[in-house]
Amino acid sequence: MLKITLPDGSVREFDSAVTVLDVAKNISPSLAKATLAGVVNDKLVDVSHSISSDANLRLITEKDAEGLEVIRHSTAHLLAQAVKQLFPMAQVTIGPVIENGFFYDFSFERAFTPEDLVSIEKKMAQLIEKNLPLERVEMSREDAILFFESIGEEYKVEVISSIPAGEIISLYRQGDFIDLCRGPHVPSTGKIKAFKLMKLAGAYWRGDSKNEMLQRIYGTAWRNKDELKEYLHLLEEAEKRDHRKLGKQLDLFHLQEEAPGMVFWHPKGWKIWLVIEQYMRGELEADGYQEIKTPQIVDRSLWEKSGHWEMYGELMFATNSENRDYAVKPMNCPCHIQVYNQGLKSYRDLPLRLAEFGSCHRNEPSGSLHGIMRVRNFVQDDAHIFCTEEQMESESIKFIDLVYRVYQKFGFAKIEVKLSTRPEKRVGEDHLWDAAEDALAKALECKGLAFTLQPGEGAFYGPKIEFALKDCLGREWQCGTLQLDFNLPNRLGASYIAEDGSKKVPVMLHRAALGSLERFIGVLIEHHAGHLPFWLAPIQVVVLNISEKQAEYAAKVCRQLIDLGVRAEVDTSNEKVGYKIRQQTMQKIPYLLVVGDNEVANEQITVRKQDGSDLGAMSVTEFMSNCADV
RNA sequence: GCCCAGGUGGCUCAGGGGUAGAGCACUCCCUUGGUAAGGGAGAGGUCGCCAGUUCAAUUCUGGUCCUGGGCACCA
Repeated sequence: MLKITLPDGSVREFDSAVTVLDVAKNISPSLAKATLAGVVNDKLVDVSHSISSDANLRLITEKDAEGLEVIRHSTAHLLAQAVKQLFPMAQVTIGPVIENGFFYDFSFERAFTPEDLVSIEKKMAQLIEKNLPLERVEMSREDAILFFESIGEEYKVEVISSIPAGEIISLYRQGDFIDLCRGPHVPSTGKIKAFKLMKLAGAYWRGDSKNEMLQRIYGTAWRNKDELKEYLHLLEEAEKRDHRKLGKQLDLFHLQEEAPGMVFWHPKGWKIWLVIEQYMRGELEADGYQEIKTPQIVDRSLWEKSGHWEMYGELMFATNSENRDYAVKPMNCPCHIQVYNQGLKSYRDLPLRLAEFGSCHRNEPSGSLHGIMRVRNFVQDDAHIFCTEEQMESESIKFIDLVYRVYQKFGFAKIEVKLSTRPEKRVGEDHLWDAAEDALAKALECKGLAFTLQPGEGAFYGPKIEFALKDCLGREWQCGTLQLDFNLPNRLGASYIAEDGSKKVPVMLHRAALGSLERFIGVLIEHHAGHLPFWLAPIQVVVLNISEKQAEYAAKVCRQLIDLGVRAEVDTSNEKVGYKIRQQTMQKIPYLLVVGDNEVANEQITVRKQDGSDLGAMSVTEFMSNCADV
């Protein structure tokens, strides 16, 4: 007698071993039809999986998150099958599930074209029509290797070799196509209802740039056509918020060939920048920072001492003059240590917090540039805190508080926190790394923040916490960072006299809340879809006259607002008010103030909000107290 | 840096071996109009750059730069 316990606690009994599908059939035929996989004692398995002893079973349909994952995974296999049928010489490699879909990497003598994608998609649809069953086959490692060698799938042979000994090697067959795979999969290709191939891309085998480049086909797959449609619509909407598009539309900045990866800020974009900088100065001052400014170009010897020359020499912009080699600074910390090093420091001087809106240049690989999110010249709201070992945890906590306070002000609620630990290539002794990693983890725990661990991803001089924000397309951008550094101060000769009279090396915290201002503004634009909150909007109000008669009054109101500290403009152009409203609305101005004969007579303005709502007529004073959340 | 796709008036884009086209924006004129496009006229382009093929190249070929999508990188 075999007992299967279902999630609702009910128990079904069977005489002998049963498959997941058998159990589903036993419950109801419609459920059997809908079942895509099962979870037996917490392990996700195929519907064909045989259960031979008492077990807990949860049936997985498309309604479950696992169900959708299985669908996506099987769609990746379907893609591979279609590719092999159309291009038998192509070799399959790996095809995992990713957010919203899947990809599959192929090795093929010629490049796939967008037209190929169309025919692959058609072939996939045909294979769905055939409703081919997916069948699991288990093999010994030797047999599996022999099998894939016999069909010329070299990459699969390599994959098998990297599977740990003792793990079961399973293959999945659908029609004439067999792929190495852990599974599970949908019972048959007909279960795939809605998919679309999205894009072609290059990708290195095993993610290593030393390896050959494969061709990756990205696809998306959903439970049904409606969900697919919804997803595609979402992508379209996201594209409209693209900071590059809005940057142009709102006349904020531009980039051009002569300065790849370096931003030309236009008046309106720069106004946003200045407002942010001004706001940050206030926050820094409140937290006891002192602002400094250090040189753009510094002798090579400093970068050699700091270790940057060796680590990043090729990525630095170099120049020379009168037989001396210089580098344009790629970061501010070595310079900040130079400021710290002026004059003898006592423990009484610590913590010393030196801030700089420092402009840095890094010769990033051309392929990594991306709008203003990833550039070659950027300015960070950078600061370095010099402190004692005892102070580093409280300083870390203080900074984490600053980060969250600042992000909230800008309207960000969702923040991904990551802790990166020591990398292979690093400087400094292990016991220092232990202490540094420990201090950061403790600070995060103290703030009750959940974080993901990124082993080996730290900077060469110390571990770091990263604060990342998501852009409209779901891409994550690291903004804030907090790095603990026991090494650079030592290398660059920083010290202080401790309470006991001994000379000690201070701990240095590298920290930036916004990170690159370029990137932060890019994320900000996308996050708000260009509708910046009133305090950040480069132009906060535009005064519109209805006809020429009120032009003078409109100018007077505008002047009045400017005197009150509002960023106001006046539009007295010879156009109908509807036209002007359309123009200014598209420029995403927070408030439009319309003045006609009535307003002139009553010394008022009629207020229209960005969202189109009409707040009615009021005086400038009323507007200032009700609307202008300056 | 690597793979793929692009680069045509200020912007968005069409076109295609025989001296380049639309809409919007721009300038001028008419219109003075109450909440998302009033009407008319005009001006504006070495078709990214450099070579090659050709009687002829913006169009075909090659190179190069830049942009975009990925990969790799990100102190």
